[in-house]
Amino acid sequence: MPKLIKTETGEKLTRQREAVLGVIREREDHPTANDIFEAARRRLPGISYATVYNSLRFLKEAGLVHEIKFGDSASRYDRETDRHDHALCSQCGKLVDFDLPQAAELMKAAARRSKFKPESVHLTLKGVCPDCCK
Amino acid sequence: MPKLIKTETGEKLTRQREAVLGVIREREDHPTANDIFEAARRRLPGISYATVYNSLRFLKEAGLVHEIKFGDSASRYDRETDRHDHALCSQCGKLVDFDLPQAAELMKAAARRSKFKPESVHLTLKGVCPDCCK
DNA sequence: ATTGAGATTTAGACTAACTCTAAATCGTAG
DNA sequence: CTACGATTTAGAGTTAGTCTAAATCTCAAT
Repeated sequence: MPKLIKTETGEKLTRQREAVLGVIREREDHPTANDIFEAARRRLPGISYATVYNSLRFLKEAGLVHEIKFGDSASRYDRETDRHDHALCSQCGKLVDFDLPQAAELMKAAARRSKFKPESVHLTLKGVCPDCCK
Repeated sequence: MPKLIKTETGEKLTRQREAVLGVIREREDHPTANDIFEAARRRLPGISYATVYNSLRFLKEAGLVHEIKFGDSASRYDRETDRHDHALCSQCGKLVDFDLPQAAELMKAAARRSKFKPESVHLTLKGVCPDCCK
């Protein structure tokens, strides 16, 4: 019996990678690499900063986590790997996932306009979140 | 007659700011701050890096240029300041503007799903540009 | 059980893209 | 012409992430 669990495609899920994945999976929000580093260090005290980045790249490539990059500041990581969109609160910075069911049509419409062969679409809504609305 | 032209809202368009704006307006593409710095230096040899950044912030706040930030690397600047969307080529990195006429409805749909009070929507299409399709 | 090749992890140096700071300079109101 | 606030400048600092090379780990073959 191998010590390391493997992903479906046979890659090694080392202790460090498991810790990083665990951190992302147990959080509802969208932590930055640094948030993940700090949380991972609680599980695996010796883990290094570089390893968190290596693991994030690995997990991303394995399709186990999703990276979200808005212009401002650091990348955020998302346990939700299916296609989805994001709403960003202009007051508090909260980032919320949602899905627009018409995404497939949208992609076609965008492809027609831009003349690109479409691969994916992503929609960002900026606005005020329910909490900040009060 | 004042030496410095002013914007509609009365702020000063200094020589440096004019040079930066000129660079952005004469280009069809979406230059990075560094591209702009290099081109601006050809017009105004002494201009500093910091001033290009200051000017970009100023012009952005004055609504004269638009900043586009994709996750990867540097911000790009756009002379088109009306609402619009972007298509990004996954092969060559080319960035193209287009506009989806249904944007207003889209924003409402996204607001319903996310429960946010909407302010703006932006759509990103990833795909292959016409040139790279061949 | 040992060994060795390759994968992985580590610390810390390095980089890119900005941002900040404090001093110098500029432009305009008086 | 002068003074004051706004702007510009050079260069130091910051942030987020990447790179490097040495150490360590894992697995498979002895």
